[in-house]
Amino acid sequence: MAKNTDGLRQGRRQQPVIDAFDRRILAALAADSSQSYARLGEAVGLSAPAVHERVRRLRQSGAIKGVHAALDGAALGKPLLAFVHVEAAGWGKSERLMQVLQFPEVEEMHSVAGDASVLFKVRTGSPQALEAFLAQIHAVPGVTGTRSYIALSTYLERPVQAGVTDSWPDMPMPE
Amino acid sequence: MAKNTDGLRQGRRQQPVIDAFDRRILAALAADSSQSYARLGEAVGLSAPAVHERVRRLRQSGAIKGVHAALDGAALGKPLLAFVHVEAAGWGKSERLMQVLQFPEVEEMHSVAGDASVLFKVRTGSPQALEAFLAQIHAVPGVTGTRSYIALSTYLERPVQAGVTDSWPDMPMPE
DNA sequence: AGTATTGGCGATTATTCTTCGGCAGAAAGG
DNA sequence: CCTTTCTGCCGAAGAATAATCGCCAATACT
Repeated sequence: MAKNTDGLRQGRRQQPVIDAFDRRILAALAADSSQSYARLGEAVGLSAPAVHERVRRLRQSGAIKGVHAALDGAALGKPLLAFVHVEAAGWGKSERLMQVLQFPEVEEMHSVAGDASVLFKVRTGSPQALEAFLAQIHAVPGVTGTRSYIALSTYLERPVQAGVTDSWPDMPMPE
Repeated sequence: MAKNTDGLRQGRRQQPVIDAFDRRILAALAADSSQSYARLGEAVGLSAPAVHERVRRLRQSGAIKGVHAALDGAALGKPLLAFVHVEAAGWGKSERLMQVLQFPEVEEMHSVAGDASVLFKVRTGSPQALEAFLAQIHAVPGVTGTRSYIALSTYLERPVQAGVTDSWPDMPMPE
């Protein structure tokens, strides 16, 4: 019989499929990643080794990027959360702008489509620290301005969820 | 001797202090929460049981809110990340608006100071799904408009960091 | 000084992770 | 249609880790 001589995988599962079991495992891990495989298996209807194998695969495929502790910003002395929109002349992403990613106050940076070039999520200990961050931004060549949104209350803040809404409710369009 | 009869703690550590050891532990756990206590202890300079005890305390005090798996949005079929600003007449936080938190696409919701009332972070599978979400928002009474920022590239996205910058570099203020 | 309390360490036990062999079900191939 | 091949799950065993305990040093309070 012809053995697999061309080095390719046995012709299956090129792009790993995420099935219903995987979805449930991912949802459970996103909610709480500190539970045992036995408990996970019980929750999704599989044995512990089966869950272990699936998690290993999900991890390798990149669906699970890591597992992190969720810290409380206020408890750590960083009670001030802000979203900073940066307007830049020319193209926003500069080497110089990437420097600010080294500050632990910066949690997110995206380039966006809209009336801003780059968007930062920043958590600082004080308005002064936010001001210092903004000074850093304004010191970047090409930056023409910033617009900041200070979070007053956070009603939800959670990691990427595994679920997908496939049937959005028909909203009652108010005339 | 007078025994503690008034039900209060022995007059110490009312508000738990986070020392340098805790900081390092938290930083390590925020980066990767799947490492063993032995490794953590080695990294921060403590024994495994000491780290275990500190983590237990940090967890109880609320500094550690939980541990979650970081999932890849694109791998899960949600490649579209958007920040949605909502403008509302009157006060933004309504019971009706809280309903949308049930959608797994919604990852964050804050009320903010700035030229918007509420800010959402939403991750959807398609522009259509984002449109459906916006329709939900617009269906909320009092909402006068939304402004959406579509993420083109994400350069950084990480959980709350333990570190705090205490000496911001003096920026070269360009003339 | 004396006393009480806290927090760290080493050692032990309990739990969990991880791997292994075997088996059943589903695709390819004759 | 039957065989072959492969995948994925399970139960069980071994390895690693988590969790607990008693003891000791350092600190704070009387």
